[in-house]
Amino acid sequence: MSAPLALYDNFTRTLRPFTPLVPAAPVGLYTCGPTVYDYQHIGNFRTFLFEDVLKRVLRWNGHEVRHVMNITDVGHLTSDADTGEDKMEKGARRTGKSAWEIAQLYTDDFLENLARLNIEDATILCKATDHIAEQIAFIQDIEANGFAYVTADGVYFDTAKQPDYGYLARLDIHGLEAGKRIEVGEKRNPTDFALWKISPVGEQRQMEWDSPWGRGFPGWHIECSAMAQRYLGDYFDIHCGGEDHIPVHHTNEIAQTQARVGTRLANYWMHGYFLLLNDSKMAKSAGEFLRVQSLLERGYDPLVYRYLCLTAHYRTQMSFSWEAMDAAATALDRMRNGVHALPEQADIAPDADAMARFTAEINDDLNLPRGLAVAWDVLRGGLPPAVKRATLLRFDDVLGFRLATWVPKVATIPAEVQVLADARALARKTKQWAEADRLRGELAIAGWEMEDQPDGFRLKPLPSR
RNA sequence: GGCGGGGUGGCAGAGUGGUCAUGCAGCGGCCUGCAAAGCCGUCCACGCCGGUUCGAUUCCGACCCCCGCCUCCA
Repeated sequence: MSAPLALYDNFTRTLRPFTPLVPAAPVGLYTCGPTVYDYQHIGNFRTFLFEDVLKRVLRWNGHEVRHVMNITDVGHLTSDADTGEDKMEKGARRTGKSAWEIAQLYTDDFLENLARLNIEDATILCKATDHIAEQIAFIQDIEANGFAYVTADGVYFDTAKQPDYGYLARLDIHGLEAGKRIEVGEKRNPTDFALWKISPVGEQRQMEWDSPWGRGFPGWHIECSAMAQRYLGDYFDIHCGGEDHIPVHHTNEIAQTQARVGTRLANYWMHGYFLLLNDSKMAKSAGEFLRVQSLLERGYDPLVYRYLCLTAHYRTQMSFSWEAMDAAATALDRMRNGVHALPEQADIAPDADAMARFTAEINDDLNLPRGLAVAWDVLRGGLPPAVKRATLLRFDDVLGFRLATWVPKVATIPAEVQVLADARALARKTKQWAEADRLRGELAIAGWEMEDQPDGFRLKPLPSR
């Protein structure tokens, strides 16, 4: 009908009309999942929310999506750098659990929070530890093609063999501050990276496997190349991740796949940008570590955070603040109440013009801020109420606010509050305004607010914040 | 130091060469016994200096400031 879908591809740094590589097949989508050595913070979830919206927009445009997400559940277990700290082992020590149990714990927590944010499950969720054989095979191919070399502690990727290395990030290899990731004499080039790490002699890791190069564990980047290839093939439609993945992780994924089969792995490379807290990124190491749980503890519905994220474009960094959360909470509440108040009517179609406008916005590289603006326009505009409802529920396929099933919270009303409310209703009926106002004050002290309505009243708890 | 991204009204955050972003907050009105909720209306803006242009927040150049990456990182 209208505006075709266009997506910004970071590989070419251009906005490109989206066409699936194989027209009849589902769109292949790979998104980098969490490393399960710790809880995910809400900055992490901003990226997962972006990817969820991408999926929904693809489907809005009639594409099926085959979505693969990895769980990085193998980390190295002994510190190999002076400043290195093994989070997995630390977590294990703290809780008295094994690395495997830690991985399970944080994976479960991650999945629970995806559900809370109404982020749809991936078609395939795959763990790195379940695909060691694929990773070894992948490394063997890289080695056979002459892009790898072996050192005392592992197998490394030789980035000098690839003239295009770093293209995704537009890396200026010579300008990089060399030496930071290297242990002297081990790597040939600063940008070289480990494909396989050999366990140090005499050390027993909780997670290690046999390989042609010795007992050890896979490098940080090979799992994504290997699993993406396994489930989506050598060249698929879209690969996503956080912006931080551009210079290293995705750059190396591309290098690996390039070395193995000559493709750049994905046709589109898309990245979610950071959530900022106090003008700097939310990091696991520094500053406030806010989890979805933290939002719940403050009394927010997690979908408020979803709403907040949709008010900013995925490709710009967004400032987080409680003030912004409050604004989003109020807005979402009004939208939900508004939709809830609209009459439901069977077989009524969404408004065609509104649909076209909404489509035009979200198809313009997922411009959800503008899409939301269209939703507000529909809600507050002049369309027939039942049409508004049908239209907004359709929009919700992308927005994901669960508008169709939302109902106002029915608070349990304490008996004494009910008594006060009834007394005030009576006072109003008999026009004893002073008494009515006094009782309203009493209710407020008890933490309740009375909304007078034409046919009665409604009690609702005052916000506690 | 190298590379990259930004500076928009009280807050968050879109976007555009000349006409509205949107949401929250504020203000005014309607409604209400008075409120609340809802609805309607509305003020406040584009870092700084030049240039191009009939006209620039939007294009070009310089400057100032901020952020990210180069180290695990969404």
